[in-house]
Amino acid sequence: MRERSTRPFQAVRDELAKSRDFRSAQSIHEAIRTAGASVGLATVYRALQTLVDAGTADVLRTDAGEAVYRACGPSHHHHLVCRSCGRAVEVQGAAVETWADDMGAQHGFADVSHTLELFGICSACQGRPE
Amino acid sequence: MRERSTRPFQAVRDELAKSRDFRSAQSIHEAIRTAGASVGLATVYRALQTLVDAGTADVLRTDAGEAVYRACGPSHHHHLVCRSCGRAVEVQGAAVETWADDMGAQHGFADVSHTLELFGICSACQGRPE
DNA sequence: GTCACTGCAAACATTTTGCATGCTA
DNA sequence: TAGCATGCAAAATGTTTGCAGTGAC
Repeated sequence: MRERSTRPFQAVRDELAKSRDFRSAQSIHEAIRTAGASVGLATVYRALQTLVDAGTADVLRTDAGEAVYRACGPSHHHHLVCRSCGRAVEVQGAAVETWADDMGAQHGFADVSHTLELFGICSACQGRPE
Repeated sequence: MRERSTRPFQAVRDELAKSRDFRSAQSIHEAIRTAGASVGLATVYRALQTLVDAGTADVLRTDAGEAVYRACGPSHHHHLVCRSCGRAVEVQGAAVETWADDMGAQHGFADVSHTLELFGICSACQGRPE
């Protein structure tokens, strides 16, 4: 695999790194275009997929079935996401990891993994309408 | 809202109740048709949506972005799902609920909810290829 | 010069919606 | 009979893929 030093690929990476929030592929595409660069939507999807495969980005699905992405380290963690502004905080919880393993063992399940996301209203958004 | 005593609606409800596993809308539709009844796919989606709104069914998204449904009680719980056969077990964990609340409080988030699913290989599927 | 990356457009899969008809109460 | 539920088909949405052209090394 050649180094991803191309402009479109970096544009996606930069756009993702620019904010700590979960972004949809479409909004990233739009942001890059608005910034003046011309990038294909397919390229955005391909770049995001590459980043996810590399462990550089996290992906999760909204209730609407839309995939949203966020620049993240490769270590295991979860997110606390603001329902209002989209701000996301990385959180870790050994208790949950242990609990998940226990549940698996208790029910005879092997190779247990889990998905976990928290949603709430962040302090900046509380008391603010919308 | 009038009683949902129509045949198509009950067919969906029954099909969902028939197994304790997560099923896609399409597979439910197919199952009902195979069973001899003629039901529209749109109706299956509408019925499932109704069940979810009523709190009678749980819905979650697969990595592929497909929505899967399962008959469930209205009380708060999570699922331990077999990656191989799809069997699902309801699990509860007060520790996790507490942890989630703590995390929210710690980061100044209000009204914290969470999504959590466990995936593994159930005892019946272990040691069995595929 | 080679070959991966890009961009466009078409293909795809899933889910939703419009509307005429059928069935329930 | 009145009105919601159904079924079909078309539309909408989000994502992936085929292929020819471009750019990096």
